[in-house]
Amino acid sequence: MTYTLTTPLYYVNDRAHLGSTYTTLACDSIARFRRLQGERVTFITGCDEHGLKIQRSAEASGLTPQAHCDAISGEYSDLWRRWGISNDRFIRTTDPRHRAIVEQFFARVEASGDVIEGRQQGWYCVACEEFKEEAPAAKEPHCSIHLRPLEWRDELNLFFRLSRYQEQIERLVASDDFIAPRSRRREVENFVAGGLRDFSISRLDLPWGIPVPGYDGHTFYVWFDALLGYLSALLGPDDPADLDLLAERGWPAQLHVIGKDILRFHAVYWPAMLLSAGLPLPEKVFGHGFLTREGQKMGKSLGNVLDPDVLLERCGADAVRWYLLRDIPFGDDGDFQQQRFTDLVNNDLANTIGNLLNRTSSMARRWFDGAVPPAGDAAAADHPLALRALACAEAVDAALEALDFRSAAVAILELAEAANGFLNDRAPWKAIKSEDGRPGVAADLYAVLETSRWVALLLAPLLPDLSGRMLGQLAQPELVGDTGWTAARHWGKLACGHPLPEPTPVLQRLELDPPL
RNA sequence: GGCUCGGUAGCUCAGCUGGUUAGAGCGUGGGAUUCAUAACCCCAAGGUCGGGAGUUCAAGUCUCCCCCGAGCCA
Repeated sequence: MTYTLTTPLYYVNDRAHLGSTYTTLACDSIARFRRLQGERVTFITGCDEHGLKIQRSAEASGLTPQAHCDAISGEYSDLWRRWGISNDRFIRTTDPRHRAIVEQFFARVEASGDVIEGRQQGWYCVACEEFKEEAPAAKEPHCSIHLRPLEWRDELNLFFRLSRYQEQIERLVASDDFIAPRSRRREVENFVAGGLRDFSISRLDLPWGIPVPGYDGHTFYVWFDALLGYLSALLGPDDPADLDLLAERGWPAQLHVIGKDILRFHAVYWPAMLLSAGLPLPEKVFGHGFLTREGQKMGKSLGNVLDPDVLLERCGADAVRWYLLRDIPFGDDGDFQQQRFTDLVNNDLANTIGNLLNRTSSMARRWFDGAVPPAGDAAAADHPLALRALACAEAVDAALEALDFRSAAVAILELAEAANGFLNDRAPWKAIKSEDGRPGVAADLYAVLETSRWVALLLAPLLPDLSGRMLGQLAQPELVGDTGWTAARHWGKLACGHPLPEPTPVLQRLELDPPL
């Protein structure tokens, strides 16, 4: 049993923006969490590379479509590498095996009697790659999303008989776990209740796409092709392109994480396509919110786009991950505010968590020969901090299970705060001044060092880099895959007498001057 | 126009099936401390819970109307 999760396959029309980075970071944390828990994970991301919009973008920059796709999808995979994203697969829909999968899938859908020919007339938005419901007589209609003129189309297309799946989709969409967060469910339910209409799955005379077998001049509609990327992505490097293999490779997916704008494709069209092809359905579709910046939509025209490259370069992955995952309820829209960003990173990460380790390690080294002090009764499982750590670990597990990054982050922060408070109460810097205070100081410092170790462990899914640096400062081994996490989560694992390296700040405070 | 989701301290948000003086974090002000990344710890001020009407012994929490924001469908 593997846990399969996906980001959307990003459309290579343009470079990656903060939104796609956000989705990908969130998925990365889920993937890491599952792996740490000992599950086998297949974390899929990739690029969607067909369609008229891409063909035109390529033309505009004087490239062949393939060259354009190679360039942009190269940028994506490079960006994810630099962010430390732990994806297992990176699928491109121009991959030859993907084409084979699409052909097989189509053959199944056709065999189910779900492909019919029909005439598609209407106003088309190239940016959405979608037909709009404008009246045929409309004069110069514009797409309300892209504010661009719509193009009139009148073509003979192939249609997928979505209408046959009305009842099954109604039931699916109403079920408790399928659409998340819950607040997004009603909208989809209403859409389905309005009656599902067949939708076209092919285009005529659009060279940049996968040809439809048996229908000269037809290529697959980008959405049809793109969604199938989740299937082809599961093929291992040496696997043949074979739909029948997918059950062993992790299909169905446990989770599709997407932006709320493409919820309908994933929660309605996609399941129907899968039903038609006789494949099992994904367990959950999570539509997260959008990010604004200082209260405004980000956009090229406003010139306020936050470039993930710049953000990574200037602030580092830990800071950005913490801010996005800790401050924005996953699912809701969020606003990126620079002041709040630096406040949270500096307070939570540098001051509360980083400084906790720094101050404790420094005391231990100074007074106990550069090593972890003897634990005394601090090794007992009922030490107040041990109880706190255990409760925190349970809270983190539950929160991440529920995709509630925020609660997980806050729980960890509270553990660090408890340890800081403990130090202030016990004031080892006073107690050390008398010789008979020494064993107590040793025990207290041990308890806090051990708590720091737990903080580092629990941080691993959210902030893998910071977690690793903290463990390094405690001279702990790196967390390895499956069982490492569970094994490390025992109070008292920190070995007494273990030498401690010289403490250096695990996270620099952010000083954003000039502003982003 | 129909529908969905929001509108709670300066900011970001918690407030379950209605029930003691509406909570947290950040920011602000004050205190304590010196082990530490001018870090940590403690305390305080700050809200007529978007507006109005209603139901109720009792409403941020239910009903209706209106206003504002985001979105879905026309």
